[in-house]
Amino acid sequence: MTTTENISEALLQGAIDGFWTTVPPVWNRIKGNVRAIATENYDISVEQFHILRHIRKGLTSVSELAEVKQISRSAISQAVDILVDRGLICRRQNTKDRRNIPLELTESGDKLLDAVWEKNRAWMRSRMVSLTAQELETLTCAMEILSKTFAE
Amino acid sequence: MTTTENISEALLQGAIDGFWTTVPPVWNRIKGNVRAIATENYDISVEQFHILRHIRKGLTSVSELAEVKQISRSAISQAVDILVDRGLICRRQNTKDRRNIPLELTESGDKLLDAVWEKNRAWMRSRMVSLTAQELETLTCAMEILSKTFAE
DNA sequence: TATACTAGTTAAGTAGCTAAACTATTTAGC
DNA sequence: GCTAAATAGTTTAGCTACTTAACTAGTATA
Repeated sequence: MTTTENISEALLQGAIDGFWTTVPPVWNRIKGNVRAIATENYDISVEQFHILRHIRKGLTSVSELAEVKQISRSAISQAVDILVDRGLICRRQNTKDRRNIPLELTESGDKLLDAVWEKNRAWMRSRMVSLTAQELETLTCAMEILSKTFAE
Repeated sequence: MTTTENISEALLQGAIDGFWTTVPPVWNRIKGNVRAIATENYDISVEQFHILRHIRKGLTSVSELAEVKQISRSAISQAVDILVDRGLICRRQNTKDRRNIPLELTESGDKLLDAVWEKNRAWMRSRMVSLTAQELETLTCAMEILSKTFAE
């Protein structure tokens, strides 16, 4: 084995360790912030927030939501029921493929999502505002690498 | 407002967007991999895996685990009960502060954690092995930035 | 045109979470 | 030193979110 390979392998292991040291607690903290905003002010759960967010992003089917969240379709179906009951989303029709039931945010769901989203964004901004331009670029670049590496 | 401030603000918003686009699905995928390994081969849940992992890293009290996972102490306490029943961890004594009950992996817990950890590491490695040294460095650097930005 | 597959739902059961009330111990204020 | 407050952890009851299995309905395949 060459020296170059050893260095690469060390870098790779270091990146994996770094990921595991960093991402779970950071993600838990950010989720904690969303939970506080969403449950205290708007009476929705973090999971419901995620579903609204994905629907707005264009993931409008139960199957797509299940895929991105890596949980069962039935779990999504049940969560969707609750959001429909609350008038935050609605089920549409797809005449091309009638098995598919596209989901759509209602006006009320759209506003609620905006409100939670904006508060979380302000909190994240307050944390990140002291970072340098260089650091922000590194973060953005890293996100692109992670996306392409772990995309389905 | 100067041009520099506009550029910085755009970078900041871009980094926040990138985070939200990337981290939740990537983390769900990796958690999905751990779930498959842990439940199919070793009959423990992802949450139990996380607790074992944190204990090994040195977070040995119920309160520390609750803090890092951003859930209640009682939830941790219950999860710990199950892991103790299964013989994967044990409760020790702290004579300096008898309120504190340090947790420790048993030999069996240690081996189980190694096994799950190693399989996940191999999977992540297979995904990341095609990244360049430059990209791996960007990832590692980004992890450090995230840690310092969102650390408690 | 049967059959295999895909999209989504329903139902029953389980895991994991919370809030509140509790015990036990330590720290702080007078 | 002694009371009051704070901290560490547990227990309980109840709820939310998940799973698997069985189901309906629609589409693609051979």
